[in-house]
Amino acid sequence: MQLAAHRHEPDYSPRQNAVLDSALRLLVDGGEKALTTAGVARAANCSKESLYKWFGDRDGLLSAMIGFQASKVRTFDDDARALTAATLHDHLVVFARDLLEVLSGDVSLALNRLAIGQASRDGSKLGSMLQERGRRQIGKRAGALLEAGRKASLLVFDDRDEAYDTLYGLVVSDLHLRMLLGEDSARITKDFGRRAERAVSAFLRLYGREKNSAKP
Amino acid sequence: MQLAAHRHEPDYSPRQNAVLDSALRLLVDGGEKALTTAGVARAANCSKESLYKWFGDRDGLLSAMIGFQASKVRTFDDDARALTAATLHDHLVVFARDLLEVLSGDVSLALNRLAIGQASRDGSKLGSMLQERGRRQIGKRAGALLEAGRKASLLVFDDRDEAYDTLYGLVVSDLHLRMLLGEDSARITKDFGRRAERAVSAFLRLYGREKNSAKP
DNA sequence: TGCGAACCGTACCGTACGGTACTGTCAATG
DNA sequence: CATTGACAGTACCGTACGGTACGGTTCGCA
Repeated sequence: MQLAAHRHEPDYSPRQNAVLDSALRLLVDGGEKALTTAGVARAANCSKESLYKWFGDRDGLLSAMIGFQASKVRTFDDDARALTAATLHDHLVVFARDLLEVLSGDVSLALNRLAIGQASRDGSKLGSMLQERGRRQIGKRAGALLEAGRKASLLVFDDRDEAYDTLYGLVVSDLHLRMLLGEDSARITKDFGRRAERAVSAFLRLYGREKNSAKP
Repeated sequence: MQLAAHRHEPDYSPRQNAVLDSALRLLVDGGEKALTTAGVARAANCSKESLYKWFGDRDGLLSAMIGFQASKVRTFDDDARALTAATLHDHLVVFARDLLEVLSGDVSLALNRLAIGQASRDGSKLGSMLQERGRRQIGKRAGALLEAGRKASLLVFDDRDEAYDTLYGLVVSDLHLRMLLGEDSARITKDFGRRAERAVSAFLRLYGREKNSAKP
């Protein structure tokens, strides 16, 4: 019995985590089509029977994979004390870069494709899982940052979610979708740094308390 | 031999268009899993043999479906002559609303899910097709509008694509992805009008030639 | 009237996948 | 040593799907 009491999501044994890791790798470089139960068993050197004992059925395996991956990408809280205009700007840029890095990651893209593929069927809480574990988590980090900025009288907004939505749109735009559609990642040029700067600059022009309207 | 000479995409007979229509309907309310060749044949009252004769194989059918749908959503050019600050604002809002409407459409969502699902496999030009036929087309409309705004000294920007990217992000943010993931559309509340207003207001504050910085 | 093309409906084939059952092996426990 | 449980490996089953083949029907046309 572990310390984390309020966790109703089941945690898995090291062996099972290794299996989930193999499954993720298989998904990443083979797509959903390659993610067969036999394939996972072969890649992980385990038996199909064990897979079904541990995860119930294929959907259970998929859920476990999402949960496992989410548990690895725990968003760290960058403490935002002693916030000045400059440090707020820097924190926001770091956040934007992190966001872009996460969204463009192999595993993230593969899991999003998987969840979207399952979204049409009934039930299939994969989408909401990804939503909850992914955007919600990273959104909390951004929310805290924005709130700190408001507390320090560096940002002005009424609705925090609205402000975050704007920030997200400025940073990501349709880049995520284009990557999900398989656009040649060479064209995404990966200059996330410049993109993050641009987005944060625009965001501060919208929500910043004047005077930080730097020319592009 | 039709008049449109420079079109290398094959057009299909009325009968075949009807079949594609049935296939789209089947896809919309059943997901990719329901889109089997037998299912399409049954829904369209045609034989599988005809399907294969007309479209080659399953992938050919999918491509044809995307092309067919794209041909129906031809983006109209709203003429942007005599542009004032007010009319530019209105044109932009209309554009934003149209964009949200298109992206949230049943068929659009289903096709995007389909293309994303296929994006992992090799080749599978579905993603780029959707990209080319969808965003590129509607992007041309926006680009023309932005260019007109600049010509009329109502907008200020160097890179038109960059400005469009900003506008797109402000309007859509991650709404598209959330819908693709199957988020309960009740939560999307569908107040596209308000969202469009907000986004355009922010966009004009960023790229407008001052004086139109209306308070929220 | 006869002929051929297009096409529907259906049967058929090979294969691949999800899920189950069985056998053998290893390790811990007493 | 005997027992028990966890697990790998594999064979197996039912089903569903992509793709093909074939008989029967309609329609245009000479």
